[in-house]
Amino acid sequence: MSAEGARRRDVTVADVAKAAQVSKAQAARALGNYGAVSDEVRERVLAAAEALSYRPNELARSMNTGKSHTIGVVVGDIENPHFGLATRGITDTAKKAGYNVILVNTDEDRAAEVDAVRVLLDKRVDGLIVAPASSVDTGHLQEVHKSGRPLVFIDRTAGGMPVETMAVDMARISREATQYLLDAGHRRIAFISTLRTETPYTPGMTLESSQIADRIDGMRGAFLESGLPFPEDLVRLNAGDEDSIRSITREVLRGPDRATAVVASDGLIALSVMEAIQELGLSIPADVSFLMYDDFPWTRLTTPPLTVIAQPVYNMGVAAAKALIRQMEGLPPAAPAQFTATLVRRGSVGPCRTEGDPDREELAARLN
Amino acid sequence: MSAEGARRRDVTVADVAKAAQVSKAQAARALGNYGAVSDEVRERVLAAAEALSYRPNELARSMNTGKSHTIGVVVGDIENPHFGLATRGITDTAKKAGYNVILVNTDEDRAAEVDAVRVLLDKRVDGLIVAPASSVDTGHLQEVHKSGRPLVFIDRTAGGMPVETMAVDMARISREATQYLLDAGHRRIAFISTLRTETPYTPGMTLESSQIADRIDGMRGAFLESGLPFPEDLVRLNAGDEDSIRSITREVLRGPDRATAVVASDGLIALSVMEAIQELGLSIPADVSFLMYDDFPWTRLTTPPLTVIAQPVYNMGVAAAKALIRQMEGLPPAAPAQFTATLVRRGSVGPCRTEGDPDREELAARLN
DNA sequence: CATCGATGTGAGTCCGGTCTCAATCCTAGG
DNA sequence: CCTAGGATTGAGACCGGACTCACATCGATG
Repeated sequence: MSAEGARRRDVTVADVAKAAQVSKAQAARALGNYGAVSDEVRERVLAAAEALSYRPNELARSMNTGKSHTIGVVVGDIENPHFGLATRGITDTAKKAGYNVILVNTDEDRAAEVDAVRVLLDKRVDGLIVAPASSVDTGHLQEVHKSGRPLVFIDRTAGGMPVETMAVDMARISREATQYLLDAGHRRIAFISTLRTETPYTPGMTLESSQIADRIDGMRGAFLESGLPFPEDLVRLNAGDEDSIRSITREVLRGPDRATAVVASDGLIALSVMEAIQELGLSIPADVSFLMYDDFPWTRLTTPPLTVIAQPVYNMGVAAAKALIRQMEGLPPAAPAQFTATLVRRGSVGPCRTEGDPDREELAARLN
Repeated sequence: MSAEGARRRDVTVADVAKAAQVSKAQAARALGNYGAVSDEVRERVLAAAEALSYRPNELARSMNTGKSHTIGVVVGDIENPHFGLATRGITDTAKKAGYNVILVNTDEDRAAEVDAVRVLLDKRVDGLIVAPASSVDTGHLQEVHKSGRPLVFIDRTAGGMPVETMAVDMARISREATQYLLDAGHRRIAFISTLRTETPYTPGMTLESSQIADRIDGMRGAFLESGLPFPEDLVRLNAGDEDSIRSITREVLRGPDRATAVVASDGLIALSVMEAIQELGLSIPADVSFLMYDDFPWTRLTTPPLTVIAQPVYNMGVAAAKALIRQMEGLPPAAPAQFTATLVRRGSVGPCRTEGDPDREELAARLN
C-alpha cells in the first residue's frame, strides 16, 4: 500500500500538511500544539501524521528554538563506580525533566576535557555538568561560564570559579578520618592517590585537584591539631596503573619507619593496594590499617569489611542535574546543598601495632 | 572593546563573512574547508573567525548533512559495572571515530526503552546500540531496523532479528560452569536472577531475556548430559531488590533438600546473596559453593576469592561501536566476532558437602 | 590575439521545523 | 443590514550552515 520505501526520506510537516490538505503552517500548529487551529483541521492533521507515522525532527526544532533539551556531562571515568553512580543520578533526574544526556569521558586528561567541552558546546547542549580534571587550568570552563551557558561542577571545584558545585567537604571528612586513625595510635599514615603530578609531593605544592588537596589539608590539619608532625613522605601521588600502585604500596610498607595505616584515594586504587598488602603477607588490620574513599557494596564483603568514607554520590548527581535545570530554566539557584561524607567504621582499621604495647587491648576495645 | 555582551547571540558564518569582507558563501567554504578559496580570502576568514571566536553550530550542520555524528546507547543500568565497562568500550571507540554518545538508561523497563529509542531517533542519531530489555517484545526495534537506521545489539539478542549482536555464547559457558559444579558433586544448584516474570519459573516458559534463557538452557543441558534431573525448583527469578534476594537465598538454602551451590546472575545480586549466606552463618565454600557472572576486580578480594564467569564486556562494547560505525559508513559488516566467556576458578566453589562422604578430600584436591 | 579550462566568488536555495504577518471568515453588537 | 473584533489560515521569513549555479578572472594554449 505505502511507497516502495527504497529511497527513504523522513516524513516532514510538509508531507503531513499535503496529506491533510492544509497549509504547512496549519499542520505545524496542529502538530506543535500552538496557535489557533480548528478542531476539524487538527483532527485531520493528527490523523495524517499518524498514518504517515510522522516524527518531528528534533534537530530542526532545536535550531530555531535554541533549546536542544540535551545536557552534556563530562567526567573522568565512567568505569569508576563513583562516577557511574553520579551519572545515574544525573540521567535519572534529567530524564524526568525531559532532558537527555550526552556523556563524555576524559580519562582525567585536561586536553580531552577541553575538547569535550568544545564539542558539547558546538552541539549546543543547553547546559553542562563537569567534574573538572584540573582546578588550576580552567580557561575553557571560565569561557563557558562567561558565555552564560548553564554550568555546574560535580565532585570538585575549579579555581574558585563562582559556579554551583556539588561536592562533599573533603577537608572536614579527611580530618575526621585522620583523627580516627590517630586515635587508634597511628602516626605513620600513608595516602595514595592517582593524581598525576610533575614532581613527587612536597608540602606547599599546588595540586591540580581540589579534592586531593583538601584531603591532604585535612590530614595535615588533624596531625597539627594533635601536635604531631605530618608524615609528608607518605603522601604518594601518581599511583596510575596497577603496577605503580603495587610498588608504591610496597615502598610505603617497608622499612623500620613504615606506614602503619594506608588511606586509598578511591575504590580502584584500593583494590591494588589491598592486593599488594596481601602479597606482602600482611594482614588487615592486625599489621596495617586500611581506609578508602567511597563506599561500594563489595567493601562489606571483604575480610575484614572495609572502613570507608562514604560519599552521597548519587544524590550529588541528582542535585547537580537539578541545579543545572534550574539554571537552564532561568530560575534562581536553590540554597546551596551541603553534602557530608561519613566515616563508616567497619573492620579494616585497628589499633596501631606497637610491639609490646600494653594499651593495645584497651585501644581495640575503645575503637570497637 | 567588544560588544557589551548583554544579549549574546552566537557568532555565525555571516558574522565572520562580514568581518572578513567576503560573501557568506566564501566564508563558509574557507571555514568548512571545501570548494575553492584563494589563500588570501582563507586567511582573512580564518583570522576573522579566530577574532570573533567563531564556532560552527553543529545542529545546523547536521540539519543539512543529515549526519549528527552522534550515536545513541540504550542500556539497562549504567550503575551496574557490567554496563559501565561496556559503555566505556563504546564511548572510547566512538570518540576515536569522531562520534559522540547519548546515553539512556531504561532500568530494564520496556516502556522506557521504547521511549528512549523514539527520543534518540527524533534527535536523529546516526545509529543505535541497544541492550534489549526484552527479546520478545521487539516492535520498536524492528521498526528501527526496517527504517534502515544502523543498529547493533549488545549483550543480548532480540527475537531472532537479523541484527549484528555482540554477546557471549551464554549457553556454552553456562553448561561448562554447571558441569564444573556437577563434577564437584553438586546436584542441587540454585540460579538466582533479577529477571522480572509474571509467574515463577516453570520449564518451558518463555523468558524475556535471551541471556537468562540461555543460561538456564545451559544448566539444563549439563544436567541432562550427565543423566541427572535438573532441579527446576531452584531456578529463582524476580530477585529484584536486596530484600527479595535475601529471602530467596534463605529459602533456597533451607530445608533438607537445600541447594549446595548458588549461581548469581550478576554482580549486584551476588552481593546480596553473599550477605544472606553470611547471615545464615554458612561459609563459602565449605557449606555452600558460590559462582557469579561477571568478573569484577573486587571478586579477588573476598574470602574466599570468588569463582566467576568472566565476560569480555569492554571488548564487546568496542566491537559494538566498531560494527555500528561500519554500518553508518556504509561498509559491509565485518566477520561476526565471537566472544567467549571464561570460567575463572578461584576459591568459592568446593566439593559438595555430603555428610560423611569419604571422597570429599579427594574431590577437593581434584578441584584444586 | 581569441579560446578554453581551472579557479574564485557571490547570490540564492535547501534542510525541517517555528513563528510573524496579513488576509479571510464568522459572529455578535449596533 | 453593516461592521468591529476574534478565530482561522496561508505565505513566507528565519535559524545557521552546506551546497548549486551562474558569472567573473586568469594564465596557458593554438
